[in-house]
Amino acid sequence: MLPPAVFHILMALADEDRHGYAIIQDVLARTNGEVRLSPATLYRSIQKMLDDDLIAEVNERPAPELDDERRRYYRLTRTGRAAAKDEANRLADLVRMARASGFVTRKA
Amino acid sequence: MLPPAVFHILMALADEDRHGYAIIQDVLARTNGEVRLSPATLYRSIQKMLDDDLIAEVNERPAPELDDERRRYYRLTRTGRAAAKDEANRLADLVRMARASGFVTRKA
DNA sequence: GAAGGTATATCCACAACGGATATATTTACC
DNA sequence: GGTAAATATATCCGTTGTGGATATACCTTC
Repeated sequence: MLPPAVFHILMALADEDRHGYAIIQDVLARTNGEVRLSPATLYRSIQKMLDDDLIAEVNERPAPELDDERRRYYRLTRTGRAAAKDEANRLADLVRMARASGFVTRKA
Repeated sequence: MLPPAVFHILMALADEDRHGYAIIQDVLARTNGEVRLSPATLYRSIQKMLDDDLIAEVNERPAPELDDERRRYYRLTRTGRAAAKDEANRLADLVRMARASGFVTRKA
């Protein structure tokens, strides 16, 4: 059972490396503005995820004209990807149950 | 964004009225033993859900030979059912995103 | 009548979170 | 050149959500 914030961060990092602020924006965009990670939650979650080896900081950076020195970039680890899959399947089961209870009204 | 425990309790009450202990067992069964609501979480959640009008206590009881006087039975309110639908749709969206990220490995 | 399951309830400590605040840099615009 | 807004990271403080443990009492089974 991953904290929702951690799962959102893992999804934001699924396709490409991102820095903290970009993660906030990505989550905001993907959820149509519904999930606003607060800075407190984001940076605390990142610290915990580094400790748990779900993500790692990377030194590879974009071209200087596209970069910003203040940024710190992060990437999914194998452990992180595995944890995301576990959680995604758990949530898929949960939605299956909710559907059986008649709670899911939008079409699949 | 409903607390996970609250959402599980709402699903347990979707089809029939239940008392607290039966909710714990129902959630345990539906999740193949994976979600064990602790008594603390259950009864605290129930209190909060009563305050928020997501559930209501009902006086209707089964036949005396099937009943147990200690039990307290609960039923979904309209508000509770609406809240459950909102949450279910939110989770369905989340799973859709997770699927797009390649995190959902089990078949639908 | 003893043991284990049923049933509700609370105490304590920890985990997760958001709002607010802080600091500094970069970009946009007039 | 100046200034306002956006970018970017970080921490403080209080609230909410949670599980393990404990408590109490009744019911069922053997």
